[in-house]
Amino acid sequence: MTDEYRDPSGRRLTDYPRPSVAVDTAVLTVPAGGPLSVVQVRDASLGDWRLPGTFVHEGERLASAVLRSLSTKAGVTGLAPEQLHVFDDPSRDDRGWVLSVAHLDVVPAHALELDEPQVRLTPVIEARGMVHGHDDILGFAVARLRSVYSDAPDPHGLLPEPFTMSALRQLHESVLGERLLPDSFRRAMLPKLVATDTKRADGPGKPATRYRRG
Amino acid sequence: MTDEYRDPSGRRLTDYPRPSVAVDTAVLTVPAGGPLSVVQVRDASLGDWRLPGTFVHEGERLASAVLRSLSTKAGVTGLAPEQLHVFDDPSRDDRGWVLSVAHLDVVPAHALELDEPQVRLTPVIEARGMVHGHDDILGFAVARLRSVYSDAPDPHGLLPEPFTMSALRQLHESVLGERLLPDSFRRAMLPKLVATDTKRADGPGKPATRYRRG
DNA sequence: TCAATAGTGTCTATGAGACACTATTAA
DNA sequence: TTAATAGTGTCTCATAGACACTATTGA
Repeated sequence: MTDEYRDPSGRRLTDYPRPSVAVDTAVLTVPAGGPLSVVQVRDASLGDWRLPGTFVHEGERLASAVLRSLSTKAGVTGLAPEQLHVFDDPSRDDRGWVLSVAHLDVVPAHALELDEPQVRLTPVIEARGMVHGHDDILGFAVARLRSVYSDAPDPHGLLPEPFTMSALRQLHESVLGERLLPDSFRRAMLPKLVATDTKRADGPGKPATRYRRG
Repeated sequence: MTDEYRDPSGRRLTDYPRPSVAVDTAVLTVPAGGPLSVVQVRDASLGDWRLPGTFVHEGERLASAVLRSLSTKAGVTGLAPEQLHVFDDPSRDDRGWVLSVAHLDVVPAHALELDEPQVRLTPVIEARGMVHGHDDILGFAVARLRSVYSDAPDPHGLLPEPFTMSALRQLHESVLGERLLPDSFRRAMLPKLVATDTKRADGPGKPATRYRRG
């Protein structure tokens, strides 16, 4: 990388106007038996709840900026941020010309430590009304997550392995926001799973086979 | 928009380092009966062929920058640019820290005027080897286009209406890069089309019904 | 035994692939 | 009439939904 580049009219790259670039991330998870939920943060002045975000540092990868913002602002160890969309409305941020690159990060519930008062976990159906168009980012994130959970068993590893078919189906029901037929779901997922020889033993009922993703 | 914003440590937004932001666009089209093709440009010094692109101007929308670059560099009147992905490798552009927002624009062949020697139309299967990761952008664009042409009849309006079922199928075969079964294709598309009362009359064979998208 | 949960057998409706068949034109 | 293209009928196969059935446990 160098600053010596000049365009045909002799200007350096840095002589052009440049936007600030932010990353804003919808961190999604499903607490055991609970609904699809998103991590929200607010600043020290107790303002509105919003998605965690930060400005990108010089030469930094977008995914690195996402992980840094999650670690710093939400105490969350993110995994694999996935780009969703660039929000570029020049008037969307009253602080100036800011491009926001929306991201999705999917984190198992047991990996979240949400002790601080500036961080909370909110069911996505209750998380509307965020500033800076963060509702739109959440909408993109939920749609993306639902599309990958439509045909593969827990592709983001939200459930600790091994898991029973019931637990897997309940997870998918939480992500998709709809009930699934147990027998159709089983038949769709079985070819993509490998059975273990351990069985669930608690409570009544026939012991359930535990599976790993195959 | 104002410059008066200060962060907790008193810095203005513009005091932070900011990247240059470029847009690069895969303009895809299908010439009558021809293969899926992409518009390439090269600069006045007759360098490598690449995708048209430009730096974003202050306060400009990304889609506007795309249309400006297509009009200026390729003499193309673009339609509805669609965002694909942000390429953020800090070392991908040797001129400095540049984020590139890849776009797809789909343009009917009859709307293209490619007279200048700095602009050409190339079949996508022959367009490999471009600089600045433009091959990757083309890959994203082709994948996106194929996904929308998998279930809807000519969603981007590449074909002038009304069109025959054969013309529609040949278009889809060009986009998808594979042969399609005439009867299965007909049955899949018919519910999404409306028949007109005009018929194709040239050449031998039973006159073909002409359709519009429904 | 009963309640509860896991898992299977199987009928049916739907849709894609395959392919033979009919329909309508130009030459 | 023949070649060429448009369009239909229908068989088969794979799959999803539906639902009844069997299987195995704790209490």
